[in-house]
Amino acid sequence: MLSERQMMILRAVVRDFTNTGVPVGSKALAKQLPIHVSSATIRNEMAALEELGLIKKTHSSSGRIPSVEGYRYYVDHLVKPDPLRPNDMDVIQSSLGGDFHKIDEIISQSATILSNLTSYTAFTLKPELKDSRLSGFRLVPLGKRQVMAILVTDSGDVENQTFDVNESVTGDQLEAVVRLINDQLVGLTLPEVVKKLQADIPMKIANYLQSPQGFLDIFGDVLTRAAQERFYVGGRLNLLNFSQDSDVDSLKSLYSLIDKTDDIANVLGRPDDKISVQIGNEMTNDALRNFSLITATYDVDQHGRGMIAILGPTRMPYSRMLGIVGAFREELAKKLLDYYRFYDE
Amino acid sequence: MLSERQMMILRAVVRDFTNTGVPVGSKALAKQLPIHVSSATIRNEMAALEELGLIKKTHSSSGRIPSVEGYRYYVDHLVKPDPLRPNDMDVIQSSLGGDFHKIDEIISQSATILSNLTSYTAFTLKPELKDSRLSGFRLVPLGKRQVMAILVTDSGDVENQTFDVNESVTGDQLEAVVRLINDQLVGLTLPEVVKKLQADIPMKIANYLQSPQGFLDIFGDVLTRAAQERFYVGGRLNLLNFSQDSDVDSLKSLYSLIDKTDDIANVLGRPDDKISVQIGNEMTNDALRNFSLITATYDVDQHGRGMIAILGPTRMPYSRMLGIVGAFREELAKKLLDYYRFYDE
DNA sequence: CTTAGCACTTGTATTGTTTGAGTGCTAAAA
DNA sequence: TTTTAGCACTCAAACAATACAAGTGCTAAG
Repeated sequence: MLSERQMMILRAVVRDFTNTGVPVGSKALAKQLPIHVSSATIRNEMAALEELGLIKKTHSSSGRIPSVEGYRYYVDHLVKPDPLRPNDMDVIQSSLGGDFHKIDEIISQSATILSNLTSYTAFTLKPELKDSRLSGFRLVPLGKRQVMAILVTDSGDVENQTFDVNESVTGDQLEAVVRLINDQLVGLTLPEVVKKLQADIPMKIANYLQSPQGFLDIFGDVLTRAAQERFYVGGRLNLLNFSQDSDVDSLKSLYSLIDKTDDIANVLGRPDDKISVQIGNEMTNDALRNFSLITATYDVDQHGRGMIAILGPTRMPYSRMLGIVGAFREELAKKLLDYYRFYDE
Repeated sequence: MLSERQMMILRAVVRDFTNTGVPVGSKALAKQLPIHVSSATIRNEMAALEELGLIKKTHSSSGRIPSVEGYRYYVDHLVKPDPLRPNDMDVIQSSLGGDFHKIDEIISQSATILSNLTSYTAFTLKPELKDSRLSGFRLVPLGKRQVMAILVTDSGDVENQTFDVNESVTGDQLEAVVRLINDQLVGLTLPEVVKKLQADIPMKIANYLQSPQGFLDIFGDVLTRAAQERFYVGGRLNLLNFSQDSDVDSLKSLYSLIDKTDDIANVLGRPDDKISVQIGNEMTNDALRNFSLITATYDVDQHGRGMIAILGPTRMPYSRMLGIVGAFREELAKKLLDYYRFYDE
């Protein structure tokens, strides 16, 4: 259990270090803190905090920086989200103010806004109700040999892909396939569809198509894409700012990570009511060792909940970032409610 | 006019420097060159080459490196494309060997292959005949309020986008709009369509839709996307390897450049029969000062011609790269001919 | 419990030294 | 006229020595 004074010191160490990036020493703290004690006293307290593993030295005679545990204690007990800067609120309002014609535009735009506000990398995920089910499938002929496959889920997700078919394939055949899919698969959850697709469907399709493999490839393709949660990423390039010692390799693995939807989903974790912070190696992924991730859900009533997240250096100014994330989740929820209200009514 | 010996020296300087990245001195050359002369003689020749602006020193007593003019002379007169390594050909054949269901897959895959072979960044552009014309437009209702807009051009490009419409919009209204678009705009080139879209179309649409702006936005959107040439990029991350002194800012502007289709189109230039090389500041764009770009067209008979390109550091091994690009353009053309043959017949 | 004082540690910056690769120039050899 | 050996000179890179500033832990007194 920390004393009031220790908390004050820990808070100051974290705040100073996240702002300046320089280890903070006892003298500077003594000058800055509201209580009037000498640097020697601070030193004693700092020794105690170090004993507890909350702060550490970069070398034997340096100032202290927070350890991962120190950051953890700070975000759990000491930090208080900053109120949003007026200017930031303006940015949000105006960027989100325009007219949108689809949910995804709003969500993708949100990633950009969030990355601009924070100058970090941002992720957004659109609101989701539950395991979605296949609600419709079409094949739309577009020309001599081009066909577009469209897959719709009951949560309103749409995936599509054009592909080429041999001219010997007739419209009737395509119709038959569409009917088959819709008869057999509509209403099932996507994982169930995938399973059936590996079981009896191929044989049935073979009744209508000479070489069903091409079609199965395409259908499987749109299907897996529809089954994946789709994250939007904003401010990718901001990661470059923190590539300390410009370690190209770790930067590369970081970028590969970001582009793998599955991995991101994994890192971000499951929705959860609070705003949550993951610090440095609390995340299992090695590429994220020097990063922290702030995730939050937002709630759109009967339309489900989505997530937003920002990824920045472990030494990010948490109070400000928590303020931004907190405010943004609310603005986004409001905007989406408006949107649904307009198109639903 | 260079003497035989001077050419030999210039060639060796370029080859050595592109391989090692270290300025090359007279002694090393004397040892390495097939002719038997002393380093002093080499020095004299090098002084002459420097006088001509083909090579230069990094500091007053350093070895020489090629200048942009030196590279230029080298690629114009001295270089001879390396034959492909057997292994490289295997990679091409196997990566391109699978079954594809659309042109774009082949082209996008090509960018990846090319970047793997070179470990640089690669661009590919699909074959194109001429200014394409609008050949069809549809609105496909997908659910209560979702509609997909699909635009097809006579060159086989398809662009689509889903959007939400207010429930008060009826299927009849949508049909009317589709008919209007198809009546008025099909057959025009895309730029012409854009022009008409700013002129009389909005008024006509207002006859059918209460608030046409939403629809016009969407249509304009798919239209501009269709009008843009679409480049595929492979090996983006490879750029990180050459960020000398890890200049974050120039790296950022480089990445922004790469993601702006228009700018890339500009840099790559117009198709042209030869394989062409642009070196360092020969490209006007400042972000490319330390890079070279090799572009080549490939020809698919009556289906038009496309482009491939690789972007790497100015000190790239040109002979090897020219070999790869040359071989790849041919393999790609072959593959595409096969593809068309299969789906056309 | 707090504080002043002091010896000690370490990173950073500066300066000087050495080494090695390379150059230009000159004068002799071919 | 061209080539070559020899030599003085330049510069980057690596290394060592030094001083400095910021910070620490510890002790003894308040």
